[in-house]
Formats: sequence, structure tokens, C-alpha cells
Amino acid sequence: MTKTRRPTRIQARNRAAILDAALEVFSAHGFRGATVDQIAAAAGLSKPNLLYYYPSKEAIHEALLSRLLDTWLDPLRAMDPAGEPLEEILAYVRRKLEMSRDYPRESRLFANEIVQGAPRILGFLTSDLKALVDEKAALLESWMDEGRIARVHPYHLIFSIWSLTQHYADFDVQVRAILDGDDPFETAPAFLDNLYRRLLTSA
Amino acid sequence: MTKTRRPTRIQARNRAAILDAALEVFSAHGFRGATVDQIAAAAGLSKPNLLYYYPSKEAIHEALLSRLLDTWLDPLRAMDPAGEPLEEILAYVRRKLEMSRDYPRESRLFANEIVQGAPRILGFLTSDLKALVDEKAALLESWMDEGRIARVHPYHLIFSIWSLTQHYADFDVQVRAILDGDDPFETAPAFLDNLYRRLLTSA
DNA sequence: GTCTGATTTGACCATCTGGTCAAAGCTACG
DNA sequence: CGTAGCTTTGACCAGATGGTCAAATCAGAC
Repeated sequence: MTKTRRPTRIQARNRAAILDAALEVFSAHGFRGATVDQIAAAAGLSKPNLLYYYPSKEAIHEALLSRLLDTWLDPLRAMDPAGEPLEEILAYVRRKLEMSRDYPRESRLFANEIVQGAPRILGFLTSDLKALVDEKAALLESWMDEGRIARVHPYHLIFSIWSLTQHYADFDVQVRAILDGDDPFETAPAFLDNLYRRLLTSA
Repeated sequence: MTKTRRPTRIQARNRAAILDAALEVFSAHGFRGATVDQIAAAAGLSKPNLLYYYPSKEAIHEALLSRLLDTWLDPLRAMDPAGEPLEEILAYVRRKLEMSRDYPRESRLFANEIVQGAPRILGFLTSDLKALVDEKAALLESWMDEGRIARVHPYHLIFSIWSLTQHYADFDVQVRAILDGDDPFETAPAFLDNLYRRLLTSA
């Protein structure tokens, strides 16, 4: 029987500050590239103080990832079997693009993890993520069977949405280097909307 | 006047082994996540011996990147103004996807760099890369003006090709976790071919 | 106000890591 | 062979880094 104490105000504030600082640092430098000192400084705490709240660098990273993964799938979950197929898909694309715009650090944290072989979240990928994708792929396929959207490979369709939308967060520097001042998020929504309309509307 | 000696056979062999080992290690762990010892071990050399060939970890990384960047743009360069527009674009997509399949480490090396803010290749992005993309975007636009392909945002079109193709290298773990045994490179070409045909062919 | 437990910190440690160096071993050419 | 220069290595160093700890400080319940 472990006694679970209610967190104090200070605990709540500091834990939040730490996670935010860690998100900043981990997403910009990767797990190994980030240092505990950096995170502590960004959170406005001394290193030992930070380690009073999380027992190790690893623990911070874990907390961050599990918080992220929990909400990462929400937009896909929201794809509604009862809705109008094309509109559901376009809404998903729009939402995902907004996440790239509003939460680029989260996207990059995830990208860092996957690019380097997903050492810490492989379990999540093959369980929760796969299950959800399987479910939604089946839904897409049923819509195709009913002739409500064009027939394409449902898994690649989902991959394409992830890739096209996350690109604007993960490769932000490159995109902006090339657009040279223009805000990608002004023009991307229309481009993607058009792309998926053309792809999924029968000729 | 520095005397430039012709590299010996041993030099050629070892430099090549080092670059290959470094590609393996850097692409899997990022710059800071990689250690010189790891690279030396992977190249079958002792650490001091490795540092005899490249003066620092930084130097190895630089050599690797400059070798990569040199060839990275070739497929885009090959898009021929004299060719049939849709075929040229589809050929570019196909070539880029083959690169993801055949050179995933190079793609991930690049991805690591960009995701973390491109600290070492920002110059390349804003000069060489931007120049080439500007040129090809203009070409795409002229094809649109002539009504030979549908009108879409040319820069986003190029971004979409990068994102969709590199996704299969950079997010390989995730893709395979979800496809569960199926080889993505069997089915992706047809999906992408279809996608760009539908996007770029006027209704 | 006082006391208890929560919070904070300076000093410290072991390990890792990039890099150096002098000496030893090797290769190839005359 | 012999030797000049290329290659390899064990030993070593300084700084960075993750983490510990005992002591000091602080917040809030009574």
C-alpha cells in the first residue's frame, strides 16, 4: 500500500515547467544531445532540484513521451464512421496540419524518436498505434467498398497524411529556407485539401 | 604551396570504411548521440587511428554531409524541361522513392540534421537547394501555364514529393510496425504514381 | 510562532567522451 | 637490405555529463 500524496502547488508548477523545458530541449537536440543541465536551466531550476522531481533524464523523457503519445492519436480517433467520408478525411488532414503548426516541438520529439529507430516507443507503435490504424484502415476500406471515395491503398493513404502534414513541423527549417519569408501554413491547407479531393474523388 | 600527395591504397580503404561506419552511426544516433569510439569500432579501427584520418568527429560529419549533399539533388536536377511534364514528375517521384529504399541511412542522416534545426547545413539550404528548387518551381509553373499539368502550388508540390518519399526511409520503423511484415516498397510506388496522376491530370 | 515535511542547493563523484602524443610497427622504393 | 615516411597503438588528459548527498532553507498546518 503506497500512500499517494496529493501534489503540492510547487510540485505541480515545477513538474510542468520541467516537462515544458524538456520538450524544448529534447525536441531540438534529441535524447542524447540534450543535457540535464540544459533542461534544468530552461526550467529555471538547479540540476539537483530538477532531479528531485524526476529521478533521471530517462524518466523525464519517458514522462514527456507518454504524455505526448496519449494525445497524439486523438485526431485520427476523431475520424467518424458516421460522417461524410471525404469530409472526415479532409478534416483529419486539416487538424493534423494545425497540430504541426501549433505543436511543432511535439512533432519533432516524435520524429527524433522514430528516425533513430524508436528504441523507447516500439511497443506503442506495434500495439496502440497499429490497432488504431488497422481500425481506421478498415473504415476507409469500407467507404471505398461503398464507392464513397476512390479506391487507394488505405495504409499508404494514412501514411501520406502523416508525412505531408508532419513535414511542415519536422522539416520546418528547410521549408522556410526555400519559401524565404512566405508562411507555409498560409498556403499548405489549400494545397492539401485540393490534393486529397483529387485523390479521393472518382473521376 | 601545399604539396597535395596522392592518397595511398590504405588511405583510400580506411577513409571509405570510416565514412561508411560514420554514416551508419550518425544516421542512427544523430551527431551528438554518436561517439567516436562507436564509429571507430564500426570501421574496424582504433580511435586514435581514426583520428589520424579525420582530425575530429566534426570533420567526419562534415565530409559525410558534403558527400551526401552533392548527390542528394541529382534526381531533382534530372527533371527535364524538354520532357513530357507528367512523366518527368512521376519519374522524379519514382527515383526519389528508390533512393529511400536503397539509401535509407543517407535519408536519415539528412533528416536528423534538419529536424534539429539544420545547424550545419543551413547555408546549403538557402543557397544551392533554394536555387535549384526555385528553378524547378519555375519550370513546373511554366508547364501549368501551358496547361500541360493541373495548377497547384509548385513549391508545395515539391515539398510533397520529398515528404511522401523520404517518409518511407525516415519513418521506416513506424511504417513497418504498422504494415507488419508487408514490404512498403512493394505497394508505395503504385500509390504515389496514382496520387500524382490524379493530382496533376486535369479533370 | 513552531514544528514537520517539502524544497533547494553547493560540493562532490564516477564515468564517458573527444582528442593528444610519443613510440612502435609497417610498406615500398631504391 | 635499409631507410624514409606512412600507419597504428597504448597511455593519457581535460572537460562534460548524469547523478548523489548532507545540509540549509522554506511553506504551511496547528
